[in-house]
Amino acid sequence: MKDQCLKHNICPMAIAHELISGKWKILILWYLSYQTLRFSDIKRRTPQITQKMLTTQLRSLEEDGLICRTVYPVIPPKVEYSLTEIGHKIIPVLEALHSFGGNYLNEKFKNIPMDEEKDD
Amino acid sequence: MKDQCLKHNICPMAIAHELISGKWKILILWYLSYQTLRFSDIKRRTPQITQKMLTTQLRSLEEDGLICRTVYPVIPPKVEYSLTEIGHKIIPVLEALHSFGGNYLNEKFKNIPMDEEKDD
DNA sequence: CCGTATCCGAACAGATACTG
DNA sequence: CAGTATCTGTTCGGATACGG
Repeated sequence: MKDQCLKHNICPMAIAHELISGKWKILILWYLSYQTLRFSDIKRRTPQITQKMLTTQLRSLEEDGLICRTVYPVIPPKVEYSLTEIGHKIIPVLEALHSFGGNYLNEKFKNIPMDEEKDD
Repeated sequence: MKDQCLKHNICPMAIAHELISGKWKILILWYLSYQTLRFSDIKRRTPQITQKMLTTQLRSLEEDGLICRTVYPVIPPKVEYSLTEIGHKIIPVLEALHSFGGNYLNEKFKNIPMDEEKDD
């Protein structure tokens, strides 16, 4: 059903936008571009996210075929997330975004002295 | 005030995501990467958007310093939008997104015959 | 032509409690 | 550890009417 929608959405930009437009998706994909991570790993790297939101975003990314979910039947439970083959193809987007974000921060704040150096 | 927020947001990815996460921002930036456009031009290229949404998105992009709004004091009114210098720096992101979107569509639908060839 | 104002429903997202 | 369920507040976005 979702595929039907996508099939009829002719614009690559619209598709791409849909795929990354979740509140935390870009960040999650960015983490996973470096390494496979467990649920709790991702949670730890994303202080603001709630458990519910993380689950939602991961499920959506999985449904879109960007990430892969591996469940190990052990106690306590262990679930790992990694990029799929298609998921890897989004890395250039993430790199461009990261670079742009850095650029933007520099431009915006090059005249503003930082009054706090100690933000971890 | 918004700058204060951005200033304390240490992650380039989070910033970048914020900047492009409006429902139509990526599409608008994509159009403007090719040429300066009038309000009605953008509206025409984006069938689904409402006037209100277009205004909202343009205002937000302007506030973030990505686009420039030029008002010509003529009757009838004429307003043009173009990328700013910082705005131009987002073009690699748009290109990566477009490329990824195309890739994604190919992967997803390579086995599905298209039943309609005549979509403009 | 290029907006603004208002109303309203839908989707999103936080908090909390519970489970295998 | 890795979730689910429920309840609730907030934000988003569509429709419509009006204005310079």
